[in-house]
Amino acid sequence: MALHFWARNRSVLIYGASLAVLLFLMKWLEWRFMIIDHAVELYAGAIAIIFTSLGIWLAVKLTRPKTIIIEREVLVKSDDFVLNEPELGRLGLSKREMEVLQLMAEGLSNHQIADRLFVSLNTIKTHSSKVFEKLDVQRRTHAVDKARKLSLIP
Amino acid sequence: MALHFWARNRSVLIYGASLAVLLFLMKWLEWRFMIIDHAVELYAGAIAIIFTSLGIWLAVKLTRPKTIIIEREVLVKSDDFVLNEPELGRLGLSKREMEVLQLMAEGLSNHQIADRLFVSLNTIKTHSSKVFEKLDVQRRTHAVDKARKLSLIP
DNA sequence: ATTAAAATCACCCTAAAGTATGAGCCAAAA
DNA sequence: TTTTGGCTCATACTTTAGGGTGATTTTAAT
Repeated sequence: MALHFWARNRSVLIYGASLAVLLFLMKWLEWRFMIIDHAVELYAGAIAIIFTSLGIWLAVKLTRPKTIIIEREVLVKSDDFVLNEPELGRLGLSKREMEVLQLMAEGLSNHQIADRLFVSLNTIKTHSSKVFEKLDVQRRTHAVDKARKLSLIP
Repeated sequence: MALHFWARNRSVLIYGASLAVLLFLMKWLEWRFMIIDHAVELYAGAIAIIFTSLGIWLAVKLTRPKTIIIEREVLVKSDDFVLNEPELGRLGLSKREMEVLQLMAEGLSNHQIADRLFVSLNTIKTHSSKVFEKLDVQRRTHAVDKARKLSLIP
């Protein structure tokens, strides 16, 4: 219990002790003062130095280190294809959008995809636009490349 | 130049200025000392407080922020890629055409490829047309897919 | 030196892709 | 029941891609 208290408030306690020591020093210097008249500058200087150090020490001990967080992406290789589901969830690509993306990756035109999925060309355009939006790209080739790198498609 | 020096050593300069102010204060208190005899304790206490603060301030200003790098894993396809040279020879794709094909696979537009290779857009169009011809496709996405399947690109 | 392939660029035109916006339908969730 | 999200489709417009043709300049090989 006492040890715990010591551990938690060590910095403050040491600071207090230092203050006590200072008072002793002061009394001693008060006596010295009679002898060496201009010791007051030295006295003040010493106190300044000591307490500057103390302040620095306190700050270093008590302040949390300032941190700058830098996020860096690390590429991890995966041999055979496994869908990167967390990434898929993060991007929020729907089932249909994934279908379109896959057919895109096979080199089909929007028209061919429309025929394949029995929907209109406009529908495919809408889907692909959403895919580009979610993948943050503006071309199908870029979308395919990015999706591959994210293991969204084989 | 002078401004730069100020910016770089601001903390130290302010610290120096504070010391100068302290000396004035000291001289003033030296006079006060004659009147109020036991002001030395207050005097020392004030210096202690001021310089503790200064020390803390200095420490906060001068400590370098710690940088933490957080690494986020991103899955990427493994590249145990070996160029299918016989196929490349069979199709007769030139060096430049391969370059264009690779940049295409990275999702770049013709314009971007042109900029990258320091040639005109028309040149890239010519190259890509030849690539499509040789790969027997009519779209870049199809060309990329086919080239990948033939191990011409990673 | 001549030839052939490669690389460069231009112009014109069409096709395909992409953007923006709005809207209707339907099923699952709140 | 209302809301939400996904899927569908349309219209209008802009941008990019692709096809065809022709021409000049390097570069490499014969």
